[in-house]
Amino acid sequence: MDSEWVNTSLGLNVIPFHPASYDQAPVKKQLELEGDYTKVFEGHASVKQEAAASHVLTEELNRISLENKKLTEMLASLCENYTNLQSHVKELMITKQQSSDQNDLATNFNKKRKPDSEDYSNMIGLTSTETSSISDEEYGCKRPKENMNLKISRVYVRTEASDTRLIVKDGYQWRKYGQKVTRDNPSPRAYYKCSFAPSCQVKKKVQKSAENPCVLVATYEGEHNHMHPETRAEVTLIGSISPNQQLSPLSPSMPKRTSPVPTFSCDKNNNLSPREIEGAPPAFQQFLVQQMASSLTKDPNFASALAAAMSGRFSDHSRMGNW
DNA sequence: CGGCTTTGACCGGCGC
DNA sequence: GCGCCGGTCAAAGCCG
Repeated sequence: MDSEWVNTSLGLNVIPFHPASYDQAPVKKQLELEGDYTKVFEGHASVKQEAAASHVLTEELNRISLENKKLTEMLASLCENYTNLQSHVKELMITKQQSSDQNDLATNFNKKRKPDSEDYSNMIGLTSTETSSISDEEYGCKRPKENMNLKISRVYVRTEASDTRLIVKDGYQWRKYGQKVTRDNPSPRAYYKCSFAPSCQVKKKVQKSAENPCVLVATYEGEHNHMHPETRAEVTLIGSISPNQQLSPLSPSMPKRTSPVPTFSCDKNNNLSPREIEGAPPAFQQFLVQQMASSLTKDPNFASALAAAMSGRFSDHSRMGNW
């Protein structure tokens, strides 16, 4: 990730230009009071009032600018750390690839078909879930032509050795379409498609590691072209409690899913249901996402909550020494 | 009744 | 061309 991609102007606590429902903004209240005051005492007092108001505004602006700057710096350092970490992981993987290639040459190990030859040496410090993105070249072996431009990533999940369920909970909704016992592994491999198929073509294979039955290996092919269901649920809920919108009723019969997602129907305010949004053209979906993002960033409550959450998370991470 | 899982059949790529 | 193998399909069954 490049820090330049990130628009750091979150507009946190920025004084709203649309006074619709921001009664809680102290500056605005003060200005309103002052406005009433100046109506009564016009004349010399108004100059003082204006000066005081502009002073308050300037102070507030300075404070916000400082806050924004701080957040920008934090974000920049976060991006830098991320980039460093990513390049370090890449280096490790390349080193490992080279050493395994040398081993292969030395032992003249001939494998007819081994596109999924697994290497768990990068599971250093694995706790619950460890992800590694692998490009097609790094993936090493031949892939079908149509999958050459697919992004392939792996997730290793620690599980009970006795647990025969091939389930990796990643928040997305998957539909199982096959299971197969492969030659090189006594444990069966489960095949999943994203439940938003055919609009989302992401596939997932889940199989226990042949070497370590305590580890589930989930191989993802492709990238989701929709929001993470949990994120989407949160956004939908946040949106639904805004004063301008009416709460849409939850569907009474929630379908069985690996991760529950509230389903909303189109109500009298013409709020779209997820199904309609999914069926909409990509450009319209993009527009909806932008609308949601802009309405959220304009909301001072959301902005301050986000700032608080971010600062809390940063302090948590710095305490844990993960940076 | 709709959606999900299971599982045997089928298909296509690859090596010989 | 044949056999092996991984991946996918689709009918049947299950479940809430």
